[in-house]
Amino acid sequence: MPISSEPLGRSSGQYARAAQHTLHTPPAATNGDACMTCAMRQFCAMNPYEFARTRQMDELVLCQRPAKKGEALYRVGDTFNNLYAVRTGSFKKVSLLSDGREQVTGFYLAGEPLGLDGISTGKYASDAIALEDSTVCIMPFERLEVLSREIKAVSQNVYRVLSAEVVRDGNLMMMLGTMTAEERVATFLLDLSRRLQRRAYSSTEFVLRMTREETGSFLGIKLETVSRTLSRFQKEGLIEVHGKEVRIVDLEGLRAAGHETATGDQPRRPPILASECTAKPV
Amino acid sequence: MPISSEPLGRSSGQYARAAQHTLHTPPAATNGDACMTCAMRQFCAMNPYEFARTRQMDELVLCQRPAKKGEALYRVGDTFNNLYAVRTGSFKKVSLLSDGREQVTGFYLAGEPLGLDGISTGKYASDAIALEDSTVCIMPFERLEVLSREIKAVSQNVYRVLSAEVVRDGNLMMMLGTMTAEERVATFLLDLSRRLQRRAYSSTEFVLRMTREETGSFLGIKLETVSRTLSRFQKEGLIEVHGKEVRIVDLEGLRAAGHETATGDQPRRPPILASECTAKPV
DNA sequence: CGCTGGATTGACTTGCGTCAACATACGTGG
DNA sequence: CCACGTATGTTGACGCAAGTCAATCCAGCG
Repeated sequence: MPISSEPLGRSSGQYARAAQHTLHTPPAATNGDACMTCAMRQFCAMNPYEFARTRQMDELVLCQRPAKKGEALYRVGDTFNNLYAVRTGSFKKVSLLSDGREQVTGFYLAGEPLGLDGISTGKYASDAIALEDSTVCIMPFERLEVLSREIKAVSQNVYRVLSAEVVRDGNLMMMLGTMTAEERVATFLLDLSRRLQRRAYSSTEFVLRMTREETGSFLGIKLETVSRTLSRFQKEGLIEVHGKEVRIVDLEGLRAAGHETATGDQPRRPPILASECTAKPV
Repeated sequence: MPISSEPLGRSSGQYARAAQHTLHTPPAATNGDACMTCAMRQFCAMNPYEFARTRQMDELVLCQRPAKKGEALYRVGDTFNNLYAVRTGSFKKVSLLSDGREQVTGFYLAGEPLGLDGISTGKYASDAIALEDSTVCIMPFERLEVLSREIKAVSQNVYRVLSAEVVRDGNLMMMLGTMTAEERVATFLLDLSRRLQRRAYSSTEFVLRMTREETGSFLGIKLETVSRTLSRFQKEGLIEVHGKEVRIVDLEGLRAAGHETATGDQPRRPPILASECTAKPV
């Protein structure tokens, strides 16, 4: 059974069953060197000590799973079984309010961890939806727990990844609580740029995989405001925009707009929005 | 050396040294039954299996520490050594933006965990400041790690507590991203009420330990807006306010204002803002 | 090739911020 | 223990950043 053809169903029951299945009968597509052959291995938050531990990580990454654009990896309330690492592509995390309102509460690029909010109650607290055709590595949490009790580096890394998510969320709250629309958009672009750069992509030219509406939802503003602000930045010569394609022209200017205090005081604290885990020991 | 007289210094160096010190030479004030004698033991997020494990927890809670109103337990950038559990009183978590702006990103009541954001980089990412004269239990993270590799319930609980903080932060982001000022204030009151109730305090009459400014900062609105909204709620007969004292008169009305979809659909998802950890196995 | 979802831009509205005056509570020292 | 001064809280008047509504444009896809 090729994993790659298995649909990502909407129904939580269906998905839960699929996950159970993979736990007990690894399909043929599973390989023993998921991490060794992964282009993202040195950026992967779930991979402690970067290269060194990939053999052990391979015990953990049971199989990979594709997700087509728009498909859900999991939904709010689905039974939590696995953590995921984005292998290729990108995802949005969507949270729901009881009255039906929803908000994008995060974007996740290759190497970043998904599903951390499920550990606490045994149900995922958000939806994870692919922004483009993507693949993820599946890490059954039970295996991760066992491995983490055997190998110190693994437990340290899980703690670190979880804590990094807490820090990241705190920074997002700051953005939502204190910044103007202009600052939010600038910060958003700079954060994306930084995260892409880390993955050896261009930090000045990239494609926004999310719509204006998703961007606005994430930033706590309306899509029209996102659009207007991008247009203004273009008029001011800070960036060039053509639909989803963005080129950063004046990095310093953009930093000023985003209020990263103009020039050079980076090292003081972790970058706003970054969910990076640089995988150094605690 | 009585711990209770040790000042909570501003200097990170000073604090780090103090922490090191307690790690190696437990002072006289340390007792072996911190948890057994704790009034909050059944509500404590750090205490797995509620009562059952308190003996093991007592190995972990090295000593307690008082913090007078306004004092910092730790500051941004301080070396991370310990996790804390609020034992009595309450704290605010304050995050900083590089340009000096700051925001309250959380309030913490008895039984709730502090310092989780320090694990990731080895430095705390926020300040923790006492809102009133308070005490905390100190849990050296190194001990917690050791214990968590020995006892499955401990590691599970640490994972759960970290994940619960991620869920909580996600809910806060939703609030900041989608709610009106009125909804935020109502949600804030309802959340406080719920958390106090859990601790066997009155859920309808309580004291706001934070100022209007701190409340506003937390909610992403200005102190005047907090004040006006509280006054409006009072005029509408939802609450009674006298300075910091609040009495909830019309719970359903307040829920409607906070948009918890009027009547009765609670169990669907964890309460907004709650950082509770009910300590069930994962 | 036309349809549909997404993006842009403009005109108008409004919720909340800002500024300011005043009220009250609190803690601090005489 | 009281008195004063500073913190905090309340309320009003006004302005503006961002939301709303709407028209148009554009691009990708069947």
